[in-house]
Amino acid sequence: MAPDVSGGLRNSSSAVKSRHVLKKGPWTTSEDMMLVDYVRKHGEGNWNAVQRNSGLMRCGKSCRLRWANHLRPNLKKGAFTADEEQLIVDLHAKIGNKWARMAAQLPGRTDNEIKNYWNTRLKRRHRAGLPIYPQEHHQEQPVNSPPPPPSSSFSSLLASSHPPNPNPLNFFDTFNYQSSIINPSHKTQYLNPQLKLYRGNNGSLALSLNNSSFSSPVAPAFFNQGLENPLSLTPSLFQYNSVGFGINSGPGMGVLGLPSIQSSPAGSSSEVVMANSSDGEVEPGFSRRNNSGLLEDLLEESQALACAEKPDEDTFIAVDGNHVHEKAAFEFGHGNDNSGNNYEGKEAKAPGEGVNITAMDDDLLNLLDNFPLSVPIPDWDEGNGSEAPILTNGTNDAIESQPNASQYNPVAASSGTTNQDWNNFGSCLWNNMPSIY
DNA sequence: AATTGGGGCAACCGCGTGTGC
DNA sequence: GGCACACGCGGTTGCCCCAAT
Repeated sequence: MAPDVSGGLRNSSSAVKSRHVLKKGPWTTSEDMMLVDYVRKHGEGNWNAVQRNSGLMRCGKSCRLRWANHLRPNLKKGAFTADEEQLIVDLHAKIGNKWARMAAQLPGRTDNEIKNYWNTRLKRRHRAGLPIYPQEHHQEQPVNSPPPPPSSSFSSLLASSHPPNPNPLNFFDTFNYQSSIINPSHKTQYLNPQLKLYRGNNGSLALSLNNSSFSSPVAPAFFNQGLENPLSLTPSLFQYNSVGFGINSGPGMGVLGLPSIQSSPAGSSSEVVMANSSDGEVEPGFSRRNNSGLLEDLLEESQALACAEKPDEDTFIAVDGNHVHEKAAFEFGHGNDNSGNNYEGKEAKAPGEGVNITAMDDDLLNLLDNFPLSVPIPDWDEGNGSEAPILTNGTNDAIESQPNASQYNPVAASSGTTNQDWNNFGSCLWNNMPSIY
């Protein structure tokens, strides 16, 4: 490429079509200002109209790129932190070169940034003769091998998560659901809750959301958001650094409330274990598009599975708290929960023993199917990302501090999903999510 | 001081996908 | 179904800066 810094002008097909000559190369400050002004007035999307309506001599693609990578509010500049680097490595090990998906997990970071970082890192490690992934990663892959299939299916995710686990801890996967989740009754917005999946040694399952905003009184409202038959959530025997719940299938778990869960297999019962929030962190920043592709896929599969014929209802025992079924003794896990949380329970069985992915899949996914959520907010509507904004009838200071905040709303124009009325947070369910990456 | 090579970064290109007609 | 269009993603290229030689 030979960017023409001096304002070089070239023809392109669209330029010829519109009888305009489009500029290429580095953007100037005045061009940036024009683009920012345009987006303020008209919102994101319809990028090809930018050139027509703003006088910018740039193609729509170029405008979109410039906006997304440089002008969009709340972009995080500067070097990646150690945590971010670690996350990138982890994510790459899981999903390969899915830069946009990775960016969705890293608030304020762009896919381009991550891609550049990774390529540089790759070169460096290659030169140093180091493996792409640190030794602790189980899923190393050669430089030129095709990326692993995205963990798009919950089943495949599980299937790829069963190296021998000598540890009693059974945290086995994390879903960064990096969007805002709104508690409708409190009109409180939780940023980037990280959905973690645990498996107790006794076969129990647990999901947790590591967000300190989820205190015990709040969490039940969250989990019951949108459910016709609210779950009975009571404090758990277990302490997480987050709020979570488990599907109890083993004797080691406390027998708590026993409501029916929508879309659970007929005749099955579910026990939900609430855990208190004792710690945790609020991750700064959230984005309209900061959603986990894993979660989306997970949910998609959930719905698919919910529709699929179940050959043997009796095998869905992961939600049966009164009986321990061998098939519910899940034996997956590839790591520990760093938080030091633990499950009490029996010793882990040998990998592969008594495994029934399907049973867990369906039960968990059925449960996930009932997860509520709200419509995420464009990331530039957030403040500086340093703390979770509290939405109270849309009069959040952080939002109001953004000039013409409401004018930034039409982002959804590009996604086809109208940004829901800000005052109606909490009225939407999981499956109303906008596109997830 | 000049050259070279690597790192960081920005921008473009090709292609796939979704949507509307 | 075919087509045009808009959009977004991933790959690639090239410029700038800086340290090493």
